[in-house]
Amino acid sequence: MYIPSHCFYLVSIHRSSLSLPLFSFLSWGEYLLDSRMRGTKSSKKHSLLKCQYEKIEPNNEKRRRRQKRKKARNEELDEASRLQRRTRYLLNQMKLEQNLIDAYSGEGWKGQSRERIKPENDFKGARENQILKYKLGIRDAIRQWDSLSSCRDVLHLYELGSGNLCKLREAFPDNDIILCDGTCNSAFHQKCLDPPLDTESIPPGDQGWFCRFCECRMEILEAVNAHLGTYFSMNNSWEDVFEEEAALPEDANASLHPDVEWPSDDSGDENYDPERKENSSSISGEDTDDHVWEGEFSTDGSVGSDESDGGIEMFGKDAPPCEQISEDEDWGPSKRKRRAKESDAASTLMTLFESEKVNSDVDVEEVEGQLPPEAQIRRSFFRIPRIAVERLREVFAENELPSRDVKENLSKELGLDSEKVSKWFKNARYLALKTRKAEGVKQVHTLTPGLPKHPRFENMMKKLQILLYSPGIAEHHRLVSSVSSSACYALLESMELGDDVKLKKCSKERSKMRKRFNLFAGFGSEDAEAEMERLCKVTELEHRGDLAP
DNA sequence: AAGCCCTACCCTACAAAACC
DNA sequence: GGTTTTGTAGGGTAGGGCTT
Repeated sequence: MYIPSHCFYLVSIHRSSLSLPLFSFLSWGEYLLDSRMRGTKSSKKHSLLKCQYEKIEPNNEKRRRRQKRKKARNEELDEASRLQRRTRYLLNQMKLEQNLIDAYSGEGWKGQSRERIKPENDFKGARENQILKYKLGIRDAIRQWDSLSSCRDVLHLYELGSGNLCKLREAFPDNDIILCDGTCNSAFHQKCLDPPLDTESIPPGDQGWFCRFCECRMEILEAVNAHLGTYFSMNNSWEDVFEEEAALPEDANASLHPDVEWPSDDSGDENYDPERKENSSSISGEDTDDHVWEGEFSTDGSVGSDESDGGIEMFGKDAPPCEQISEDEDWGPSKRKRRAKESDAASTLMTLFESEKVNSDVDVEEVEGQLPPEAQIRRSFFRIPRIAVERLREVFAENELPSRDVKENLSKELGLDSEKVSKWFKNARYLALKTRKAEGVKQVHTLTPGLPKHPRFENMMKKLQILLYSPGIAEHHRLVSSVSSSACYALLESMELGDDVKLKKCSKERSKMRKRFNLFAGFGSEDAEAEMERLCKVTELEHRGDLAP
């Protein structure tokens, strides 16, 4: 029996529409309980319990593995490089905080709905507090540098006056001692350096050569000076760095973020990859099974790190107290929510800034002052412009699951964030699916008349009916109607074995089929369609006889 | 094999728009 | 003006594909 392969395509691409909802695998009661638990306060408790009983083990396992890898990676880096990276990271973070403050305090956010995103003092205070924290972090990095540089054997060097003469001096004829012009008061054998220092690379008169440590320290200070307009020099000890900030009263540092988070490996900064040990001076806890403490801010201004895996995700510790509602809400998911809202505020600022020009006719400045503080921190709302939505719909009608390139092009074309475009498609797919399901059920009883009354056949037609309401296949309507009954049986057999929604697979199949068909026929899509129709009709005629009693 | 990325599917929150 | 609907977004779980 011949069944045209395109028939499989016709059904398989919309297999998704026929699937049972996920909860069909749960009992109804479980599902109800589960869905009711979600999104409520009690649901958070529920998730907490759930995690305790179900999730903790695998998560910890994962976390441990991740930590292992990171640790292994970190061990390859020397202390100086790590301190340098940490400082770079801290500077970057400071820049971000400063940008946020600048963005919020700018005059640009006074358009439509803008009163909602006007920063309250708490926000600014929190950001400034973060900056203070980073400054202290830099101070601590330099402190660590100082303490490390006093640890001579780390670098396999020949220290003047120490009596620890390196044996390599005899081993290599061209192995002079070179003095570092930095503050470490150290001397090195050329061959002891890594990489070994060639004689040609030594500056004339041995002046201006710095060991790796001093070079790093210099770079750190230069970066800080360049960024903050400070004048720290190599002669400054760590106590001189951000002396004023460190001298602030304890409560000034602790008032807003008593347990403020420390940037972690997962913080998104590739330059930063902190090593737990480097904070040993301020470490408050050490490698336990589940988490590695990098230390915290200590009262003397030393800085440590947060939970290893959780920098950002560390529960309930990154938000100022004013945001911390309850212990429950600080745990896990809600934490994530809050963080996301924070970042969302920032991204929305950009969007609103762009729409500012358009919406500048509304003056709400006078209203701002009258609004209660809680109203001012309400989530800002962005609407995709109507024209953009129309364009998105057009693309959606052609392809529900556009490729990344298509989405990026769209985002450029429409001036929208690519995430917004993705989100729009995500929602559109979900809504379309819901609509299709609803409509499919409605249409079940008004199907094509004159078809055999066979339970299996009726089932198939129900499914086909759903297919007909799927966007993007309207052009296949007539093809579907002409598919032979027996072919449909076969199609549905294959379909029922399938998964719920595999649009991705389906679209792949679709493109494969298109290619195959075009290759086979060697003509355009219209011709291909006509050929498909012809084949369907032929098959239908062939198999009508099969079904007849 | 594990990790990462992306997606589906679902629920929910919230603000704007539409409706009564 | 109050209520309902719509649109955008956050977030959770699960699974597949690809890379390392």
